[in-house]
Amino acid sequence: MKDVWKKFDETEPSHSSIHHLMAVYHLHQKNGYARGIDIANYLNITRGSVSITLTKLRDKNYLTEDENKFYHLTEQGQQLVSSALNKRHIVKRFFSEVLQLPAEVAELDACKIEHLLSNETGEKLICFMGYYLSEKPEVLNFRLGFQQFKYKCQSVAECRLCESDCFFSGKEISKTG
Amino acid sequence: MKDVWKKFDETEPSHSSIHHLMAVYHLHQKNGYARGIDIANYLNITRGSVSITLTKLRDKNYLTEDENKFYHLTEQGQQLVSSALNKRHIVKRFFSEVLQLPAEVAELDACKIEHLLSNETGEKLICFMGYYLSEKPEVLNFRLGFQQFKYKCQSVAECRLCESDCFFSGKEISKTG
DNA sequence: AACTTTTGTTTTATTAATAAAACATCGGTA
DNA sequence: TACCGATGTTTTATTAATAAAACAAAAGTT
Repeated sequence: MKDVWKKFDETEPSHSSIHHLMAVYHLHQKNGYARGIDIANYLNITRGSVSITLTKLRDKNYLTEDENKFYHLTEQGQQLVSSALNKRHIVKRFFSEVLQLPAEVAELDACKIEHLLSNETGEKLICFMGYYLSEKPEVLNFRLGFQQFKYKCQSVAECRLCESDCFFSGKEISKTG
Repeated sequence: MKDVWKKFDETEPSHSSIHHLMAVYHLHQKNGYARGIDIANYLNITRGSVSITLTKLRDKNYLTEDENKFYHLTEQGQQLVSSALNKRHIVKRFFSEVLQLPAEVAELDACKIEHLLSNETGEKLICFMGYYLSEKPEVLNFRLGFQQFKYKCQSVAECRLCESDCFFSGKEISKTG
């Protein structure tokens, strides 16, 4: 695959745009409406910047503007927001409930990657979490075993999980430490 | 936490820079040296762009330039590369071996998020994979059970795993489909 | 040595996301 | 009604990452 690494910031729409859309969603939930100034305050950027970005998003049919300058997500915009929000949510749960990461790390990491993950990955992760959180006996045993488990990274040569130059080498890693 | 969403492209160094460093690493492995032109070809960008970026990275002490214009990673640069590579590696394995995503999706998603994940998350994921890939009986049972498991997303209201506006709603999701 | 090719650098330009400030408009109130 | 404050828009500027093209230097070839 050519130029995989460039795909990173070629998401359409961009990370920034998605957060503008999520702001609209959030403000509607909270206040029942979303104006430019509200979005600007929420995202902590200027009104001018918001005006420019939202005009583009309007032209691309992610949202509409009514007579009162209130913004509304279109079907298309809402779908993007839902998709990102759901991925963030499930990733965060995986990070905190399976990997046992502190809430802030889980939140931050989930937010950073939410819109980069494919929907396919999101779906599979939901499936996994559905299983992991079930009360099936084999799952309970698995969780119990994991509680006890400590992964001791062997010498660089023997480490099965890292690439060469394993930077965790020598560290003992457990769920909690 | 203020402006979490902005943290996304405030990684230091940037996604692009890290890929320049990874190119140096890769080319050293493959050819034993790394020149500007090689990096440009590898990343599929122009020599001019590489020259500018590498000068900045040199000034920031991520790499050095020798008399022959060959680039070498410093300790600091090597550490960044290792960290990103290890995270990519373990994430990719999680995606393909646990979530059973197709190789290309696993690769692409892993590449997109590699440098955004905290080292802490990388470590915990390694620990999890160390456990998941072990031959412990409770793990084997867990894997077996997961093979069979299908997660059926309930109605929006009942879905335990998505946020409101669950976009997977109604779909049956299994490991393989 | 003169020419050609390869490689590296510099300059000019573009695009996206932003700030800042000027400008425009609208709504209320003195 | 005339002004003030809030909000939205436009203009100008900045930064990072890039391309493209001009330029420079070194290395190889004839």
